[in-house]
Amino acid sequence: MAVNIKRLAEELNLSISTVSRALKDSFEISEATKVKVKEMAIKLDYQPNPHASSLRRNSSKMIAVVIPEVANNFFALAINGIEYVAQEKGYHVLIYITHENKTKEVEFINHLQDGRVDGVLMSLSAETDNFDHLVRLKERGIPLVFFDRVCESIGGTVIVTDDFESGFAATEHLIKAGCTRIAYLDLSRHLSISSRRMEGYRKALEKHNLPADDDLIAEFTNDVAANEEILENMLRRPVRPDGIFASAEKLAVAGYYVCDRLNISIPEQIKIVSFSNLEISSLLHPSLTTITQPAYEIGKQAALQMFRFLEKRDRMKTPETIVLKSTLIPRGSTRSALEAAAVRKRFRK
Amino acid sequence: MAVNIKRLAEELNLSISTVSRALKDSFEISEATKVKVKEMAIKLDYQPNPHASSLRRNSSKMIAVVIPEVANNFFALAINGIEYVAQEKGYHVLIYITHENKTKEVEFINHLQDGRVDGVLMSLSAETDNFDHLVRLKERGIPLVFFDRVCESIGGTVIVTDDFESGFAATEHLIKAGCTRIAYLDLSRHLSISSRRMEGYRKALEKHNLPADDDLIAEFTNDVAANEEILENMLRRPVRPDGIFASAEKLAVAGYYVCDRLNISIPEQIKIVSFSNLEISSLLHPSLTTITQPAYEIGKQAALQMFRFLEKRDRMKTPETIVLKSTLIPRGSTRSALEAAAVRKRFRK
DNA sequence: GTTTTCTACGGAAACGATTCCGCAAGATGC
DNA sequence: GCATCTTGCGGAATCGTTTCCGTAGAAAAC
Repeated sequence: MAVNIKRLAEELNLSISTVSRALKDSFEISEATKVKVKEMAIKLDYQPNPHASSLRRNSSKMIAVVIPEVANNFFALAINGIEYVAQEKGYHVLIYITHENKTKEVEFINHLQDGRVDGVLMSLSAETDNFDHLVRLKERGIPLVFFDRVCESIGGTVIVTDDFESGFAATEHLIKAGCTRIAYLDLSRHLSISSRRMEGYRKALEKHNLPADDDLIAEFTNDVAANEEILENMLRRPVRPDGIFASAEKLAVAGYYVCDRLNISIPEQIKIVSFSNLEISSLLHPSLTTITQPAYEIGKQAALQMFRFLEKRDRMKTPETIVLKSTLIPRGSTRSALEAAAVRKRFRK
Repeated sequence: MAVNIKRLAEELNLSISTVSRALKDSFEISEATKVKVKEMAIKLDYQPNPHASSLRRNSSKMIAVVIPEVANNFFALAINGIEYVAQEKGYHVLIYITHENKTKEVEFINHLQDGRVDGVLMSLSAETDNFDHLVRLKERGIPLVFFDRVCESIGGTVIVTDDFESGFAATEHLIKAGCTRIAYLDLSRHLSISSRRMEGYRKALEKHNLPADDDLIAEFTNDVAANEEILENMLRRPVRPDGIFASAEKLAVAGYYVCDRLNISIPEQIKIVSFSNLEISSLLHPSLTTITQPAYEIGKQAALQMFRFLEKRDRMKTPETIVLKSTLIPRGSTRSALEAAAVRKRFRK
């Protein structure tokens, strides 16, 4: 039905091979012929069949993005960055959402071994605790670039942020605001970024001679209700934390809700800082102090690294680690009594 | 390199056609052979080449999702719904982000005519003011399902929400809260959903005998700074609006920021209601009254309709219009003085 | 004037799966 | 006992491109 290269060739009294080469500006074809072929291609609205082309060339001009969730500003922005680069390069983006589920992740990765895509960009699911599926993928020679939630044991190119430093900065920020019992809300002990952030947290406590209490470290899941319950139990303790460092936005949100229910006021009774890419953190009540990752840039860099492999056939010889910087943005949720007074004073004027 | 069907056939001393049929449970093949073939397929980790298969069958098991943006809870949730259904059906999802740009939209749609995907799910860009590209796509016989930002002139299957009713309800909600000069913040006059919402807005004004002032209707773009400027000009007028009905979340957010800058207090001096899928609307200061669309369900229904076409070869014979209901969730940003007093009273207890 | 070298193109074999035909046996019908 | 049907499978064409060869004719080399 659709016009193909054969039809073009017949129309022009040329061979199929000549038409194919003319369309790709091969040096073997005369200018005159190229012009004729291209004009006819436009006239007949010829569009090459991507499946035939992929089959023959053994490359699909498609990349896969495997992420834990999409209704999350961090990943949405990362997708934007990836999509931007992919568009520039004429590539198409397939999206796979694991919903933090390891089984799904394994299924996706296994399926992606069939040559459907030229490369895979991914961020690990929180449940993923072993990496056999990813090893298999790499063995098949499919380029793999991790971003944010990376797999360190596999090696290869990864794009991360300075999680240790951010964890340290967040914790120190709380300490300087007067907190002494700081809870660390973790998303998954399997994720290396969580470990890094926690190391920063521990280091900051140590530096300021604060005890590291394991009861103040809690691991959360994907279940919102369960998360709030864990948090509620923590905040109902006789001696509750006076600071919260949340390694994921949704944990901070849970914190807000639970504090509201328990009538614990932020930042007077408890201060909160969280990793987050929420644009409107400043409109929350109180505004949320965040560590904001350069999500768009992370996606962009991940895609750029991928195309470095794809274009140069540079088979992962130089597994790079790119570290981008996050920024701590102090807001109302970590305001100290002193600062709060200053703010009130300003308002009064 | 990868094991193909030929290799399987050789290994089993069978013909290629037999192996192919055995793998697809063809009735022509004996049970014994099927078992042998499948065992060998697993043993050799055979995975059919998707490009060869797509080429031959002339179908790709892929669908495209074309949306204006992804860093937006509505679209992110819709993608979730689409992806859920696609996974169930064994389909893959390609994503294309127009960034509200008509040129990009046209490019995408034109490219998608090459048979890369079996169907297209889309939500129009705000800039799109003519639909030739979409007509061409349909003429090629590629199923097209619109969701939310639909194209009414083309016909075909669409998934929408009850925008007129929602617009009416939102406006009436403001009126009942005491507003008399209600501004309508529009995203694009090209979008039919905007028109519907505005019709509801007008109807509500009419019902309550309020004048329809064109100066209170403003159209916004994708440019955040420009949007805030337009809004700021509107709120600096001698007689400024006392209510805002925002047809998109980002316009409400702009409203919050501008009110903050101009020291206009919400909801005392101005009340705001907005279309939004922001989960944490209730944590804003003040919490935001929203019209929330069933985004996930919209995506799901859109995908289900698509598969109805794809599976039954039901060539769009029955272009359905599915209307889902949005819900108005009253919160702080539209609290009347009366209610506010009641809330204060509750707090005092 | 003969040989070599380009230039510009055509023929045909891939790529890997699907499917239209065709055809041996063995089963069945009469 | 012969014709017919069924079962189970193989051969080869096909989808549309890309690309490896090959080659006619003109230009250049000697």
